[in-house]
Amino acid sequence: MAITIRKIANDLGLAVSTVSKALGDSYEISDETKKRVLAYAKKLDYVPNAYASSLKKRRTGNIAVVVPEVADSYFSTAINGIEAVAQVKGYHVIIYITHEDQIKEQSILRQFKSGRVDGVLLSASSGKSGTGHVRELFASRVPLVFFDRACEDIEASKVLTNDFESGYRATDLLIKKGCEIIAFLRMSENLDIIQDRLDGYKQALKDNGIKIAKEYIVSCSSQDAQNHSIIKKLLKSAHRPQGLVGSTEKLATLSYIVCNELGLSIPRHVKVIGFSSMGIASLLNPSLTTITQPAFEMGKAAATILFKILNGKKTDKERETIVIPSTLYERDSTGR
Amino acid sequence: MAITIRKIANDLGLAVSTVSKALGDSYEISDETKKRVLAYAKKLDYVPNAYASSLKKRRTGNIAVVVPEVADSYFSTAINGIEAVAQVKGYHVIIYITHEDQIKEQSILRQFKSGRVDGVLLSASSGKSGTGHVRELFASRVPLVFFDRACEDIEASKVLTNDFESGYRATDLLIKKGCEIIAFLRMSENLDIIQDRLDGYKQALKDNGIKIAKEYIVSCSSQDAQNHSIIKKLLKSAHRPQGLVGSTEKLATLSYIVCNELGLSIPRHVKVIGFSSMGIASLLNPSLTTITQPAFEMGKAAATILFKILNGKKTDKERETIVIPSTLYERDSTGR
DNA sequence: TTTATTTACGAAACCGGTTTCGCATTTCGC
DNA sequence: GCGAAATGCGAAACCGGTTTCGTAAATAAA
Repeated sequence: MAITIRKIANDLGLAVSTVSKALGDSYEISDETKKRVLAYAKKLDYVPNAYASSLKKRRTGNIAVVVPEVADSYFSTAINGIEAVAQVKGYHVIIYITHEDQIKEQSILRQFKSGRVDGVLLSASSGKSGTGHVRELFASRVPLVFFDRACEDIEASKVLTNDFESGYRATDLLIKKGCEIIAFLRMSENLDIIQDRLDGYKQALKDNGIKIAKEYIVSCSSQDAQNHSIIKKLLKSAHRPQGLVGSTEKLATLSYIVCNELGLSIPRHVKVIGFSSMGIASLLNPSLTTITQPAFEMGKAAATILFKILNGKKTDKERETIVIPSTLYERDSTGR
Repeated sequence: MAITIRKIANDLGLAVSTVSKALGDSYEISDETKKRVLAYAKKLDYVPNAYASSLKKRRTGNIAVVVPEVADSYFSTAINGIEAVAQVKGYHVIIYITHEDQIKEQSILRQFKSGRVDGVLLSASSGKSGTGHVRELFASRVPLVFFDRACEDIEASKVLTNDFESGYRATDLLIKKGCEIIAFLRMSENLDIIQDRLDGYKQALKDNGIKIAKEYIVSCSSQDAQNHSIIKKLLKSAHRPQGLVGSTEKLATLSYIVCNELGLSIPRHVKVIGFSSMGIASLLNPSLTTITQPAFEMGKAAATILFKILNGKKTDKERETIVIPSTLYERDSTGR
């Protein structure tokens, strides 16, 4: 027989309810009884069944973190930040990986409608299917906080970074370094944050009197192999860009690989700047100039907002949008 | 009112048990009734409360993954592999990060004794406290599978890599490249796998007639800052080692940083080989020679064993130890 | 036709907790 | 010393499912 509250009650000759209240330090129970119960529970190393109490209390102590991938420095670091807060608050973190697949995302979010988790931290996947499934989750009143990849049209709390400005600064740096043709490696057509980065790119070109050319706004996918050949094609073209803005970490490192294959030197032939949270960007050959998002802090901030909602300190109507700025680390890949 | 089985029963004029059985496709229920129930459930987008059924069925559909850290390419990739299997099997993955802290690990494992998860995948933390808390979990019959960092003295299933051989090959490569003084950067004194790697290192030295010197078996901690100065001290010493074996990814990249700071050239002054699962090891400056563990496969294998146990296809007494070999990728950091 | 067997469903117990409510005792006010 | 309030605990309902068991009606066997 597992160690349940009932066993404790039997062994001590008490009622189940009395034990429950004693463990909950209820005022209804005398100090003496509390001591007896606590001592015995400790002796047995009693651990309450979390899901039994979750039924009655409507609180599971679990939160969901839904991310497109986990083997990526941004997301793994953000998860770290989330977990740090969750552990302090006594919550458990369930990880869901969508692999950038909205169908999968949909079936994942659907499960949350019925109390598997108390709240959801979501970094949305890209795709053409729209945000209906996210909207549905939000409508079913499950506490929801976006981090990094939010859905603009859903009025939940969000933790973002300054994507427009970052895109602008990245592009501006390349221009200052002498690039006249700059390509933007765009991951997905359907992510607001990538669109913001792209808008920043466009604005920087405009402000510097450079014409925006569609052929240099390169649409990539979530498939490494595809992107590899897309970038290769780009860098083999007659009017090869002199600068690349990688809108994700993978696209930046892929650019390195392609340059190696083509015998192109970074930064001499091509200058590269990437959105990346890698700790070792400075160790690359050449060291990679990055727009680095505060991944850990964003994870922490998102989790903190979620717990505010869970503890009733904030209605889901009082939404909050926090913007934590990224940092531009200038390194060798953009020239010196 | 949330959408429960009771609501469906009321609305359709059926008993709760009938609805439950209909949804479970029980033979006791007529096809017609099943159709009615299924259609109505679908219309309401009914999602059963996972934890209500977990009480009776003693199966939560959750598994725990306990790792020392997550912002590390090995662990994040292994989690990826685990999640891939779990998602197919309909299980949910709860992540726990111990930050290499056994006290934290202990309090985490303790919670599993009471049905929060159906099984545990553990990569143990280092520390001096021993394995009592893991043993206790194992004794309480919670299905447990180790991956990568196992406890030798606990007879659970394990997914490992060939650490001794890898340590041997890494060291042997450095010797072949002309190193006579080779330091082993040892992470933790209390991890079996690191000990195995170290034993391989020692054996390689022995086989090549090189004396094993204690001052070149360098004990590191889990603190980056500390390790930084430890490695710095090592590389500034009079008899600087010509080769470094980094027993973890962090120790290898830290060596790069220290070499940069000291103006030491890799591989000319110091040759470096590291245990690492980074995808971008080849992009480092210089490209890093690695012993690369099959992180994704190890995660998959561990999860697969766990699900075998959970589905009763394997007793926890029939333990299984799978060894998936690592690969040595020779790159520039060990010279050409 | 009578009896035996299926078939299809409902009532109720159960999983392990929490919470409401009722009741016997004790303590208190006057 | 008596009624009122406070104290300490137990019985039972409840959370949302699953499962066992009982039974009425329909069907099959005799």
